[in-house]
Amino acid sequence: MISFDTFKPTEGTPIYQQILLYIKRGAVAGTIRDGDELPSRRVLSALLGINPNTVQKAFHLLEEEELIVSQAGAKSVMKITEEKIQKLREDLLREDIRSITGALRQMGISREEAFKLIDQFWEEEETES
Amino acid sequence: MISFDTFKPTEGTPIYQQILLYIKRGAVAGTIRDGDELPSRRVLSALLGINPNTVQKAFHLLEEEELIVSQAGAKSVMKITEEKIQKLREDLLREDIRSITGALRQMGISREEAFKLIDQFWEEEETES
DNA sequence: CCAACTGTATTAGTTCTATAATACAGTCAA
DNA sequence: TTGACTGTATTATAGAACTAATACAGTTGG
Repeated sequence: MISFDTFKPTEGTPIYQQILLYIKRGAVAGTIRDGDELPSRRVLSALLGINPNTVQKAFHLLEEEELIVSQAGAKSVMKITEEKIQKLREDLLREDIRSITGALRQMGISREEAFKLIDQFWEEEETES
Repeated sequence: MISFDTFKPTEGTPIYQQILLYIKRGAVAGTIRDGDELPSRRVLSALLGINPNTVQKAFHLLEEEELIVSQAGAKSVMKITEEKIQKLREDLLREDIRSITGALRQMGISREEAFKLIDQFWEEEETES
């Protein structure tokens, strides 16, 4: 059963999109594997304190992307191949890295300065967990 | 007159927020300075192909943050001190860096791997401009 | 001066996000 | 078998983001 213990929604972006990202990043990291069961829509919505329809929207999109399989009555299950994981990895990384480099360059930050800042935050987050 | 030549809106985030960020990042970079005139609401909306009210929303927020001054009949003007720029710089960088490090760590990317990826994209964007 | 530009305000309608309340049918374990 | 859980579907409501059309008042340059 996939755990949502480390899922912490942020304001500003749709929750259903954040659920999508959480699953995809977990798959890329290897903490979510092929065959893993997802919590039911009702259970997860109660756990996160959101509406069941919001969870349904996220799961429905996962199904459209063929990352999970669902059938009425049974729990949804992850269905991911190595190939899909590689594609996810490339897509997610490209988008993330492109956005940060764009932002930093717009602010006139040098590459060296950027590395220094990232180093700082990386350690901060390591020590707080 | 502040130029919006390098402004390219992205799908997924509100346009008025992107205008806000564009101005703030320009101020941090030093390409937008105290006293600089902004294009009028009507002119900018026509230039970007969006509704005047959307531009008005962005400018209104800039006014609330006391980064610009406006008076009926005259063009809006940047009003930023060194102190405000420093605060902007810290706030924007913190948010940007935190989001990227969070995303990469969720995907199990190492710091070294992250640096390598950023290096790649940095050069890509330099060569394309 | 005055016409053309400026900022500001209001009202209306569409799409998207999220909530809310149900309802129905399939699965599965006791 | 059967009852509790599953996925799925429908309808309604509310707020935010964005578009659209319009109006009014202040400024500024020719």
